[in-house]
Amino acid sequence: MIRVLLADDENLIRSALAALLALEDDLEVVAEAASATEALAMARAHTPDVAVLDLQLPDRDGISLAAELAAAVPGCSSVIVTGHGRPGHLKRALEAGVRGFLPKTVNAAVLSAVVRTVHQGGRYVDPELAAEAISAGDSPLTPREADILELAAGGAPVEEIAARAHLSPGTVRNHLSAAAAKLHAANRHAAVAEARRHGWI
Amino acid sequence: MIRVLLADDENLIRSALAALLALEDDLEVVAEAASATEALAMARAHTPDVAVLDLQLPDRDGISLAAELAAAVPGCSSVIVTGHGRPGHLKRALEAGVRGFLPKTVNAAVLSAVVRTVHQGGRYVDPELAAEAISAGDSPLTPREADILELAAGGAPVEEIAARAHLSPGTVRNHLSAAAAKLHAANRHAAVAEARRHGWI
DNA sequence: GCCGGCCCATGACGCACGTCATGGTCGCGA
DNA sequence: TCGCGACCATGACGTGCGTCATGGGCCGGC
Repeated sequence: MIRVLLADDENLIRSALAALLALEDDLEVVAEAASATEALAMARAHTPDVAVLDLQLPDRDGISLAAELAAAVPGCSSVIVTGHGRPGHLKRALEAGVRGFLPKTVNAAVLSAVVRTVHQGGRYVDPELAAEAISAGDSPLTPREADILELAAGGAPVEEIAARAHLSPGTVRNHLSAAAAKLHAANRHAAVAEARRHGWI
Repeated sequence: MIRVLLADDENLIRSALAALLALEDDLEVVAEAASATEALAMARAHTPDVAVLDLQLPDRDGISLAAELAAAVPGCSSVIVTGHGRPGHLKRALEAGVRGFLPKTVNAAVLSAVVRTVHQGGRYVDPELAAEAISAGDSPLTPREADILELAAGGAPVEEIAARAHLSPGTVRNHLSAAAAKLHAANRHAAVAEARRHGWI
């Protein structure tokens, strides 16, 4: 019997997935969580074999949660499910030690199959997403550029970004300009959109 | 027995919801669709009593689909489910004749209850969303301002927006400036974010 | 008929921003 | 050790953008 932890902020989806997994007689949903912190507490209490995590939780990124969860519960493998998967997310997820990564567009039978696969030590990534990730390649942005671009995402003026990053406004402009050039964007706002599209921020 | 049509582009979610609804013995999922066109064809073929539609389908808006579906299959009531519901969406949905509107964060038991309610001629909207919609009120933007703001969403420069809207750059700036002022935003990018947050674009 | 709101346009002003050149400090690999 | 690239900063230049004033054409309500 494989013991599964489910984490998704959308109650409807979470319990629907639980119902789906419960149909399989070798799977057992031992815990459900609606947030990352809740998921961590649940995992410590129930020590599940496999954790099925949504990419976007209300309080934290599903990927960083997976990393922390692996440290907290060593025997537990993580699978990420996501609505619209970006290549960059897949890359970051694999670096964080995630064993399975699949979009919600996949067939229902795939999920339980993936849970079994990762429990046996295997890995699974959606083939289409993998192809995209390989063709898309790495982020051309330096870490700092990605940081600044992240701060610029809300449409904040340079002055505010500089304050929040403890930088001079001129430096912020330089980073932004460099990032926009690398992404072939006309301005930083288009650069933000482009970086998001690839999952680089 | 209430006959239900399910439309959601995410296979995993759709079949999980189907499994959930199948647990109720007075509900029967007679058709599933992954796109709006597919949903229309399915509805014509199976004449369901209730249609459960995702807000965002790949080929069309779930709301406009509901409107067309009501015309094509008169006896069919529509329920919209959505990940993150914005007040504006709710308003537009009700105007389109949608009978139920709920976010995916609701409890699982609610969905089947809502299906029964709308089948009996009742209505249901998520209380929290309704409260937001009432407090948020109507969009302060004129139709043209909303158009221009929509075009500005990608971070395009004013020149390009003007070309795409067949306007002079100055007029575009005026519209954007007015929109930003109405939304209490510092610039048009923040205005876009704000308008999106309310579902006004 | 007149007033008011929306739509479109023009022009001017000033600030924010994008771009470039330059220079300094680190850390890393050849 | 030297070279290279990331990171931070400063300053200057030109332009894109936000803002305001102004005015004309169009419709709908008082």
